[in-house]
Amino acid sequence: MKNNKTKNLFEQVYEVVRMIPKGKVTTYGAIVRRLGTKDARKVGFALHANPDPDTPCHRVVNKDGKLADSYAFGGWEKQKEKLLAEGVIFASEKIVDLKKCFWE
DNA sequence: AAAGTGACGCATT
DNA sequence: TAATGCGCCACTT
Repeated sequence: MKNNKTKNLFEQVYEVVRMIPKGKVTTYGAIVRRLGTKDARKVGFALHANPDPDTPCHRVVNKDGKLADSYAFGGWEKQKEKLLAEGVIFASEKIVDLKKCFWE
């Protein structure tokens, strides 16, 4: 069937991100390893494109647990606010405490 | 069709 | 310790 277009990293990323439970966060690196790819860039790009509101892109941070400067829905400050509302602990202004909230 | 771009990660300098 | 280069894959122009 023609519809079976190869599942791009984009879709794979969305699937993983949607699995993230509330109150937890994950990293680009974790997603990259999970997908078995080497392209961390596309992961970030996928979330930036974020056409799906069901995709909690705010639960994804870089390997340091640091929030990206550009958040699709208004900036890292908004992202931080959402995470705090879900119970995610912050180790610093832009850094998430992965020791307690890292989702693997 | 080809080149440029991008929310990154890791190795090396 | 920080800064730079390379890899990698899909999207945009």
